[in-house]
Amino acid sequence: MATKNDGNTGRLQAELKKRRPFESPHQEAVLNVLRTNDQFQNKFGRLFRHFGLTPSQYNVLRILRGVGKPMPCLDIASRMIQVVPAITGLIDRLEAQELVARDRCTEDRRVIFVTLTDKARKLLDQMDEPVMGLHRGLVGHLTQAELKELSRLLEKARERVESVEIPGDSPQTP
Amino acid sequence: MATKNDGNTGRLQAELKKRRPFESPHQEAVLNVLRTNDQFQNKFGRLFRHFGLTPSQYNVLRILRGVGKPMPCLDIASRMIQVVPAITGLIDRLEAQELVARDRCTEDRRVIFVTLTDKARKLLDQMDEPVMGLHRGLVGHLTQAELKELSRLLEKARERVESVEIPGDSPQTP
DNA sequence: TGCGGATAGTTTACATGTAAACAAATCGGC
DNA sequence: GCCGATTTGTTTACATGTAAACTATCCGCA
Repeated sequence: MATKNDGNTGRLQAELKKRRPFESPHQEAVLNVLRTNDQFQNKFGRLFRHFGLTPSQYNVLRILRGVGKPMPCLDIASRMIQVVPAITGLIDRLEAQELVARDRCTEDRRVIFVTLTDKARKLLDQMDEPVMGLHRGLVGHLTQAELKELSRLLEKARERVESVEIPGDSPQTP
Repeated sequence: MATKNDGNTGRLQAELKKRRPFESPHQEAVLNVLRTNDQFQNKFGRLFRHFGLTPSQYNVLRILRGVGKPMPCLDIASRMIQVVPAITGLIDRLEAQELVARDRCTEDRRVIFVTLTDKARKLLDQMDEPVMGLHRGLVGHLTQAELKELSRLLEKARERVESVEIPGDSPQTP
């Protein structure tokens, strides 16, 4: 479809009802990522809610199933995109739903292993098909080549994230 | 920091691989969008924090500046990605910082116009350069062609979002 | 042995995002 | 003119996400 023109006046601009074109293709690309994410997240959030889960809760369960054995809290946190302290409450609520269990490690009493319950395993199995269906529904109209290229570009976009310095920020020296 | 989606998708993909040679690039693309967004959001969040703003607050101010005149709350909400009730608190805090003002419309007393203050305008002007810098920093290593293609693919990905039905959900009739 | 620092989790404080219920004001039809 | 539906915004309840401070443990090393 050659309806794309040479100017960078895209759909996002129309959606946001902006009056002026984007100041740079950089900005346009970044905002496109943010907006696409929001719309995807919204759909997944609703799907998960039908199963009584929030996106974060589903994420934790998927991570635990993927690893296949109990994990310390911080290991879970490191696989989530976000940071630590939220994990506590997250695990609390999953525990209240009997989807995970906490076991304190005997060798290192600081560590608490989080274990997936059978109930959670069944729930996840039940969700697999709808989740895959939503993935296909969201991007199934892109060609295989487009999907591959999209993934490649996003991976490339993330290559520099770690080293990007925030203007006005004092550089971190970990 | 894992740059590949190895962990949380591993088992499902492995299971599917056992049965089919086909691996879903749909899932990969969707997860790439989510992960890229998280990393970008994180950077912008830190930048905004240096100026005493949250991402949502900055968004509201940008929208108000873009429109150039007072806006009703719901008009602002409709341009934000998210939904209505959060706007109230958002405006509350911006008002407390004297970055916006509320004016009740005399003709339709239900409507409350939100106005940008001079203080906010100065703050935004001050932020323009760092924000653009961060945009460039995040995706500046992609070529112009890649940026255009990335935006095109993301826009195409969003084309179907509205019509995607959530598996197990009763269809929406807004 | 025992201290200082590092590590694993938790708690607290605050800003969001989502859903549901609600109040105030306006509009439409009769 | 009046009643009910609609529109606009707010409130309430709950789950996150972020930062900072705190607790319990463990580890290295003198």
